[in-house]
Amino acid sequence: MKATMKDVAKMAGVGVGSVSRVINGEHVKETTRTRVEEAIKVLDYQPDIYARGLKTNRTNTVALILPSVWHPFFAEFALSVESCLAAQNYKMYLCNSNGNAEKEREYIQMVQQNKVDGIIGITYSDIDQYISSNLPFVSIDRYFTEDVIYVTADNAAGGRLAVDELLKRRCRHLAYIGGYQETPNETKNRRKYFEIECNARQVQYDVLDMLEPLTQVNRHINEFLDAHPGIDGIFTINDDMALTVCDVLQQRGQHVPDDVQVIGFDGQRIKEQDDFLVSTIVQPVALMAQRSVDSLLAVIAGQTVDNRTVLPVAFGASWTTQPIQ
Amino acid sequence: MKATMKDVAKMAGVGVGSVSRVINGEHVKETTRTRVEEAIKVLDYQPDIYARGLKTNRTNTVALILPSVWHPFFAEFALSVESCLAAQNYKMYLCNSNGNAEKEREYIQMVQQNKVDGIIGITYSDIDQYISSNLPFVSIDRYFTEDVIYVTADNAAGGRLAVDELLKRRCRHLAYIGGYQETPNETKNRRKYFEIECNARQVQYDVLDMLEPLTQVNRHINEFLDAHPGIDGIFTINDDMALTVCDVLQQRGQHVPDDVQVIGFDGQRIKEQDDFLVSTIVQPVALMAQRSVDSLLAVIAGQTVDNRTVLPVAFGASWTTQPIQ
DNA sequence: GCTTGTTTTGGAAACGTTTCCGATTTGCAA
DNA sequence: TTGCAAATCGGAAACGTTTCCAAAACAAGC
Repeated sequence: MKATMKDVAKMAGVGVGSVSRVINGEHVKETTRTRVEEAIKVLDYQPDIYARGLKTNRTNTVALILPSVWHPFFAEFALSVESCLAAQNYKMYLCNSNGNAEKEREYIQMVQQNKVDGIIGITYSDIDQYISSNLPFVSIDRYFTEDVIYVTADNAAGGRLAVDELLKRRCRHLAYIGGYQETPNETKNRRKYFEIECNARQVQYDVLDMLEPLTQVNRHINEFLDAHPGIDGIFTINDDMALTVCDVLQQRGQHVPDDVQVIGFDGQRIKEQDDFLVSTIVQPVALMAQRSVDSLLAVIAGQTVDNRTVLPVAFGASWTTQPIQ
Repeated sequence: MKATMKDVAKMAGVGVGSVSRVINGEHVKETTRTRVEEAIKVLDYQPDIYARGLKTNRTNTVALILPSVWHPFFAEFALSVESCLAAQNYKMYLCNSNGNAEKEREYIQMVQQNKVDGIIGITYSDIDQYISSNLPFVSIDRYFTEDVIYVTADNAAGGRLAVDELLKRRCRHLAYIGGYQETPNETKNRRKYFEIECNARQVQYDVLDMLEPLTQVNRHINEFLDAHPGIDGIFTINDDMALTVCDVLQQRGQHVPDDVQVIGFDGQRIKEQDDFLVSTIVQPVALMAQRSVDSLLAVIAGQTVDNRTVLPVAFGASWTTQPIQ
């Protein structure tokens, strides 16, 4: 039989109010505190979160809404966020919407009814009205309005960096290959600033941007490469796509990186013992998670927060076994 | 101002008991039901989960305890489990323990105090006493006792399959390369049945099994390969390790698969458009997730359940860009 | 010892449900 | 129409906290 606050109060010979005060770290007389703490230990008392939530409407719980199951960036981000939250004594509901607007709506409703204290969301569908739901909300990689806090990597710099690196490697004819969602989000800057930088540097480039969900990617890439035979430097929306592109190139008998340079985006799961082999623009996942959590908790605590956090990316290497040189 | 049950009752002109009955799908007179449903819609009433949890001690919430942040298998498993749970109207707390026994304990305590209805755990530390915590528990890849339900892939078959495949490819001198935790778990069968099968087939083999956490893996692998120069077929504990092994081989000037065959384990993130390149033993992640959830919910519902679920693995291919042939 | 002001405390009320029991309504046979 | 059993319902009590207010305890100055 689980001990309740009343039990503790009785055993310690105090009122339930005092027990509550001790638990919540409020000021009580030293002797009361020790008596109560003693009783708590003896009875192995643990506060009932549900009773507390009912009374206070605060739950120390945050919901993380993700669009998709398969992208390693999301998985790593999720686990990072969880760690940050746990460190602050928060729990995390994981909600993956499969990029489905309906499911996102359901989750937001579910999550309201469950009285989470806030939401962190990577949302690719159109839920503007919901995020104005009055719950503290931090958006990842997507700008909504000025009052919606968002955290993102510096995708623009990433795009420029990619061009810079490809030119350093003496590429003459660049390409961007990606997939996109209709919903606006920061990842579009990868392409946008790739283009801007190409124009600024006056280098020839072409773009293949496929609408998600992707189908027949290999065929599209092949056709694209057929149509633009001179391409010798490719920047892709993410590492997954970089891999796919490498595969296609290989099938076509072109060698990476002797014939063509490929740079991805994300920089997942770099392990120290690996030898880095495919180039990528590295997103600081852990840092993004940390900042998202910090911002959210600050808002929850009623503080005001920078509503825009842009974290630096870096040129690096990813986890495939395809050699750079 | 959120509508409460009393509001609904008043508006519908019924007692709160009837509202409760409608919400919980119990039988009420048709006219009452429609009146109540009408009021619920008008007031946009949503039950307060915390009040309900306080009263009933059921929360429709499950905790998933994972050991680690970096392993792609766990990430994919986590997201799969979430999907299965969501389909049954359950929420999921994600808890990642970083393989730290202390954190696992904390989570279990946290999770009890939060009245989850059950736990699914991939636990690599020694928490036997806690899992007997009286909460419904499903263990993944690890056997505790006869009464603890567990779900696992057929690691034994995987080990045999690997040998079989390597022999088919005319390897003469096999090796197993892996990392292990001291805690017992089913993944050890990968090595065990590899060895058994090797013995049965009377083929020469060697084993490199490193204690986790891994350090200087590359050096160890190199030394191992130096010590056993004839190895021409390698089975690894998982795909990560397979990649590492491939890297090392490449550095040593040995070509996969012309000189050496490598087979991993897990089969993560296979994408249809990929051309499969490194061999692996594929675990049915989604199925494991589904079965875990099914078992757990069955136990929660008070049904009896097979306490052992072993799911088939298959020979397949994984996601790297290293060509098989 | 009394007064006054400050800490500290006890415990009732409230949060929004579910559950249970007694009361009311309904349906139907006589 | 009446009577009775079955169906349905209303609403109080309870779940375990927090919060608030009045009361008690204490301290200090006279």
